[in-house]
Amino acid sequence: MASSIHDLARHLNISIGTVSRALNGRADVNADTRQRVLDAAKKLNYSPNQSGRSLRRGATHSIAFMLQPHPGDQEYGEPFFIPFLTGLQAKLAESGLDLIVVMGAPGDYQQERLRRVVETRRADAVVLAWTRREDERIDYLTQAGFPFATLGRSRSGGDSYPSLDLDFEKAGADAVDRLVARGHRRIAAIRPSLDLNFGYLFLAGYRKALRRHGIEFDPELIADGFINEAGGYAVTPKVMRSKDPPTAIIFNNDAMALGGCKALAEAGIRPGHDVAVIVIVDTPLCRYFSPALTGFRPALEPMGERLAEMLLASIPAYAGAEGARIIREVWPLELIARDSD
Amino acid sequence: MASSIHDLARHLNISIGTVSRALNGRADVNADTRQRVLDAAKKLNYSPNQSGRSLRRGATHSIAFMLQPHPGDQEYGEPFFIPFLTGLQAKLAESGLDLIVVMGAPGDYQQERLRRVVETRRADAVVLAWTRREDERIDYLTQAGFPFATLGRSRSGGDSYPSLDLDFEKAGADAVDRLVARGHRRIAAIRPSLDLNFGYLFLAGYRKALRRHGIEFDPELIADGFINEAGGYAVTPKVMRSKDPPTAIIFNNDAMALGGCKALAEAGIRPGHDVAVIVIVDTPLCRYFSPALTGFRPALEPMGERLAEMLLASIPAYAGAEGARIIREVWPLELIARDSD
DNA sequence: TGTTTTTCCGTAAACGTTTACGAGAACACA
DNA sequence: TGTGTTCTCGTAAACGTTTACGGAAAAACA
Repeated sequence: MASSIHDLARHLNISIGTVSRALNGRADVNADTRQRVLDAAKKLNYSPNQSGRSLRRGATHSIAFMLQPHPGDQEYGEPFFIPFLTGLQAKLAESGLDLIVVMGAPGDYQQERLRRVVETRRADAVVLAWTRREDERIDYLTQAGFPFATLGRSRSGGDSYPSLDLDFEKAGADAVDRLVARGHRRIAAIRPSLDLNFGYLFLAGYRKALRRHGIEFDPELIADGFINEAGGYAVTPKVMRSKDPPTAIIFNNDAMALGGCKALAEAGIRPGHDVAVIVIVDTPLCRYFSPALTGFRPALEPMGERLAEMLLASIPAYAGAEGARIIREVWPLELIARDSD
Repeated sequence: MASSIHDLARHLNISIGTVSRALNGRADVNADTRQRVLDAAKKLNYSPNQSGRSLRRGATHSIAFMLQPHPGDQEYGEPFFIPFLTGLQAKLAESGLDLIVVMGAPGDYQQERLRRVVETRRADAVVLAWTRREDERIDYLTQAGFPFATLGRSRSGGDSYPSLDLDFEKAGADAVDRLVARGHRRIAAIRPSLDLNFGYLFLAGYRKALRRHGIEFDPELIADGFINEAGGYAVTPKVMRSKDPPTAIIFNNDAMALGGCKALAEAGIRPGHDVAVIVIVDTPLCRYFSPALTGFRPALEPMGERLAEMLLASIPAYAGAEGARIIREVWPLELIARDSD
């Protein structure tokens, strides 16, 4: 079934060395024999065995993205990643690299799977998401000297790796500014319950903006929940029970906002009318919800492309002539004003 | 950095053959030396090189799931697959197999990437989703003799491969039955625009039930759109423009329903009040929408687990003592009655 | 013609495993 | 003591590549 380089050599009556050189486009092979090899390869449906190639080259030519059901989100996952992965894949493919997505089991936060990928040398580098404030995965990878890049920042690992993040701090502040400008003073914030870094950044921006406007920070207006509909649903009533209830709520993302709006509706509070709603990370869902939710839209596919470039630039073997370098970027979030605030 | 079996052998002053046998739990190695090897492996942080192992064994011990942004759905993807993949991963891990998710570029419907996986022998088997009525991927894989299983049925390839599907036909009929019982006679159906097999099954059940109730099929009440919010939004007005507009709409899935409800709301039609809504494939989103959408919930994680079992059972090398066999199953969809109908 | 350079290709080793084969040592049994 | 069996391990080949090395033939040059 599978034809090897030996089959080609036998078929053409030349040595396997020549076949390999012809296939790899090396200079020291006659143009005529190269063509014959190429033709034979097509005819015999040859394609190189990945294991053999990786073994010899010491590189797999593939990059791993660690995907896992988020804790507290066992049931359904984030559609967030698909466009990001599309961009990542496209850019990596340009360099002849494959993207593989490694599924982790829910719960272990990928440590086990990550070790497996690294130790069995299944990929040349990995891409991490859901970065935490202090991230043990980053510590592990830096300590192991394994190349990686992150979608999101972390305090772990210093500046030793490429990272691409969104400016959640500014988005949090912008959301507050916008709401204050519209007359709100009691503004709640619904965050992810885990120590995910963007939850911190979002809140930091929120607090900074409040201070700027001379509004006192009220812990009663902050609540943490799982990053999904159930989380928003469970947690929103808490902030509404405040002695002086909020007139506006900033949700971390669309799913939490959806759950939160459901809770509001059940309490007879109309989102967009009785209470303003803004979401930080918006997806197309926000646009089609009623009321359409004002939010900050990330450019996910370009981010995937960019992170691929940044990752490759950081790896000596893949970096071009100018040599390896670490790039870290923070991208703006674009406000899309709709009907909910 | 990476320690090999040779390092272990040198360290323990024994041969690499013995080390390998000890590591692989073969019988012909002294219990004492095995223990020493195991200890040394832990101490030197040894783990087998995947490429070397695959090359020698002729198997990668990993299964590939082909994931790709759905055509017309470039922007955001289906959260649908995450719980399925979780189940798949968990079950495969029990057999020591890795699950890798191969990202395809949008558009090429995976043919290119699939070939790549198969021809470079990157995985021992693949799992396909989004099965079409006639599916060239299935034709390719059967013709290539490559092991695979599908989430969803197809007319391609006969019964030669394991498949697990949901009973969309029955769900379509059940939806009609339920709506008719509630007094509806003008029932619209919003389908995916592509020739995805479940779109056909859903419509087949719909038509069968209509016939059973003596309701004439009206093509004006059928519309096809992309499987996302934009698709539902774009297409729902079409059926509402019918001379005799529907009093109920069955949507293929939650995202389409969301878009559709938006379109209805903009036209001053209240979903759940003025027009009944049912969705075929429901996710948690349905529960938190207002009105909460009645829908049919698939058991995605168990399906993932089951398909892993079925795939393994079909591959001689992985099937147990009873030998390889092809299993095909169709699972029921459970109706979750909520507020929208 | 003789020397040097260039072009092209074959040989063989190496990457890290697994495993068939065989052999030495220990043991059992007569 | 001789024969047979069982344990345990080393040797070496193999999986499919890539590539350093060297050499033969052809080309270029003096």
